[in-house]
Amino acid sequence: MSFAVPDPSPIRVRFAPSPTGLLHIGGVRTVLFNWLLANGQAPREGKPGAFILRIEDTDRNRFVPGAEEGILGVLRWFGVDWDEGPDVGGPHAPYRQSERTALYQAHAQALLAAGHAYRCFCTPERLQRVREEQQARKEPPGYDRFCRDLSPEQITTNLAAGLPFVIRFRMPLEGETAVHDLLRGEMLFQNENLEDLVLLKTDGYPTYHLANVVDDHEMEISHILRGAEWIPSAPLHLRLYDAFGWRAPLLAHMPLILAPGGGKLSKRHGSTSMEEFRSQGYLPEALMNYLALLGWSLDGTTEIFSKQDLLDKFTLERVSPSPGTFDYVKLRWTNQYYINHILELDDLTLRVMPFLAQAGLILPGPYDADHADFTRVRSATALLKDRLETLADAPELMSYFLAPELEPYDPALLIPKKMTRDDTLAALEAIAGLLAEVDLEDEAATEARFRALADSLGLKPGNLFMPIRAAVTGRTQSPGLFETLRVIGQERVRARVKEAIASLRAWVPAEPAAASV
RNA sequence: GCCCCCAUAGUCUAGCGGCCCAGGACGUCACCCUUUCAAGGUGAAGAUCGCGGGUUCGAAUCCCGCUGGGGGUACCA
Repeated sequence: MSFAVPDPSPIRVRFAPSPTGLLHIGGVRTVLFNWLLANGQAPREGKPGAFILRIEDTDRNRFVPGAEEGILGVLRWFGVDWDEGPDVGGPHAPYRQSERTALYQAHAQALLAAGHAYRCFCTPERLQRVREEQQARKEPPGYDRFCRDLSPEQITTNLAAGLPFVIRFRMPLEGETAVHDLLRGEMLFQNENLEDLVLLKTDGYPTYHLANVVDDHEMEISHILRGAEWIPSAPLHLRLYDAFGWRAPLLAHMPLILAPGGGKLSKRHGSTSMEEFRSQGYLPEALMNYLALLGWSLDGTTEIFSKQDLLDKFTLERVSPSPGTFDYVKLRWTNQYYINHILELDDLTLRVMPFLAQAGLILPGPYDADHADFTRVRSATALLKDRLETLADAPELMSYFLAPELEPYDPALLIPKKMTRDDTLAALEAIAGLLAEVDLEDEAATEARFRALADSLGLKPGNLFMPIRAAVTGRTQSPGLFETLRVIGQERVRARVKEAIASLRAWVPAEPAAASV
């Protein structure tokens, strides 16, 4: 008997950040697609999937202490996990390139021995000069292969003199290299345009190119999903695999993410790092949803995807090769949508609390249902979640619910359009009277009493409601008046109305713009 | 300069030869709801499918050229 045997060849993908700073949002999108391929598409196609995290810390000059921890932390927050990595280990440990230098050195030596590489003794100064001369002559800049064919005697002499050297790859001078990209098809490169790239630096550390190829092979990576900025080095890498006699992984270059005006996304346009979006109150779920749709779509119609939806639906084949512009406005909309329609109230309350604590409106954590302010925050959140675009909007929007005292406000806000100060004062006094006998917990009854009061005063309901709203919130915009009163509570409402009356009495209207002759 | 990639409304996209005088979403505008502001509902405007040639009975969809945008061009990744 026989079964339809699924292709058991595992899909092993990796994300390989260098610890030089914060995690760029473009990198996060690449992480997401890698993660979805390994954890969603692969199992659906009957293949084992694995997502590997590897730290590419071979540039000692740009290394930033703590950056690795930051990157791992923000990825966990984002909601992805990895099967192998510097913190969890795995069959191909270590996962930090600075701890694997012997491996790269051995491979560079092997290439040297096989004649696929050579020692280059050129100084940075000479390289610099060559480049300048080439530019002056309007020639394409690039290494002039000065050391490619040094005589054995010359090399011996240089080595004996202790001259520092790098190891360069001996690139074929003619022919062409075809790069097959899963999203773009075949891309052809003329070998004469490929550089003799540096594999091993003077300091003994490998360059990205060497370390990357060696590790992807050693770690049995099956698919490389990386940013499109790597397309030009793909033929270089393929030549390297070839020289080693290895089969190269499949390649898929993710479309670039551009800034609103065009060009690279940079600080000038807004936030660019995951850490910033986090501290600005974006939800990981919303970020994931937005990022997934930047370069990928299921059907062009579905807009909201949970993490599970993405695992169920993502396919690499539907990633578009064309670059996209990062739209901060749509990200805000997505975030707002999750806050208002997706998150459970308790969950949202918990997420908003750290931002409130940071603003000094509530006590610091731990944040759970036992927190002293949980219930109050929950009530306020229920009323305001429909106008929260980010969690960071919460302190400003909720202050009048949570702070005992109102921020100072202009008493003019108390006066509705087409009403005078004296009318308003009279209205507020009537309101104060009514507040003494009304139960704010009963919204419907309260509303009925206030409507009746408006009627007896000959006021449109809106003109009675606005002075209370302003008195109680210090502003002219708020959720529904009666739910707002209920949440603020009997005692504070009465006090604030009393204060409003006092401040309006003391208030001197600004000189009206002289109704000139 | 040279090499390479990309090209549907302001933006993200659906479309993979006829179902498209192009569908969805954000944004914009209008109306509805309404005690304010949101949210929500309904609707509208907005795309000569970058341009020019082909191929085909038929092209947004295939081919070529051009233009535009972007990326690369380090002992950085």
